[in-house]
Amino acid sequence: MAKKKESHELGRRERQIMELIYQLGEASVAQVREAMPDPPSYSSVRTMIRLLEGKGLLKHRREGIKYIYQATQSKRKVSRSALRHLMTTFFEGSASEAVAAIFESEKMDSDDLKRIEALIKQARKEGR
Amino acid sequence: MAKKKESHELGRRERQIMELIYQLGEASVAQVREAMPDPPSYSSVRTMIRLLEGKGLLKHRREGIKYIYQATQSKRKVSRSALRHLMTTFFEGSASEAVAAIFESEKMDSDDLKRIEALIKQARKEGR
DNA sequence: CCTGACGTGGCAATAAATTAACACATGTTA
DNA sequence: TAACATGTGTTAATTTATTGCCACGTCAGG
Repeated sequence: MAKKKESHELGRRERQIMELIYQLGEASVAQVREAMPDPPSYSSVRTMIRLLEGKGLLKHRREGIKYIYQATQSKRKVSRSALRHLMTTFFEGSASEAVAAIFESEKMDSDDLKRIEALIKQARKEGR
Repeated sequence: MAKKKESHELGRRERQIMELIYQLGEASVAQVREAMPDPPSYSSVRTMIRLLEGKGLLKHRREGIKYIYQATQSKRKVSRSALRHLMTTFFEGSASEAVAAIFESEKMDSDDLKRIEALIKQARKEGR
């Protein structure tokens, strides 16, 4: 059994690219580059992406002339892990504290509120 | 006016240290090192911390013989920013989607649920 | 006051991330 | 099909992050 060296071993750019690909769902090198705030050369972006593929974080399929990349780990799984990490870091692991923070800084419309109400109802049902 | 090179320009270790300090509130070099999963030498941790101080992200006060470090930016501010970034990356910017994700993977006790209910009530009041 | 434990500061070496140049492949179109 | 735009693969150079050594400062106890 070796060490678990995955998600947290990324550099600045690597992380940026991974986040963009999660955000976009899937993307070509050009799309990733366009989405970057301060893009380096096309060549650099490509190297970085292939490096990430080498680390097993991305995979690609061919589409016509180009490659379309997407993450190997599901957005669901990664987002849950990121959320928990954030809760640990800033909210002492408290979920409701995190939710309160979201309420504080984000606008919620009526549908949002209804949806969350439903979540509470369901949690109560499951909880007993 | 130069560029805005702040929060996102951190390396792996730098980020790790910043997160630990946010988590701990404040800490000495030794405390930070102890909290690290795979700590390098004391000396390395110190160099890193001093570097972060040089970047303006940390400040210290003296306590007896040692320095106690804390972040210069408030936990509140940074956590809100991190939350928003996470929502953008994984939840298409949707706050309720993020809340739903939290419900899905975190246990909520009765107090948590009550608290969130109160938040909803308040949001409704403010919203109209 | 002197010694040991614990700190800090500055500096140098190493490791890793980031950048980009060059050569070749593929598809498009006049 | 020749010329061009757009992609990829390989490799090397550069920059940045990370690590740790060594010298010196501070404080408590004998």
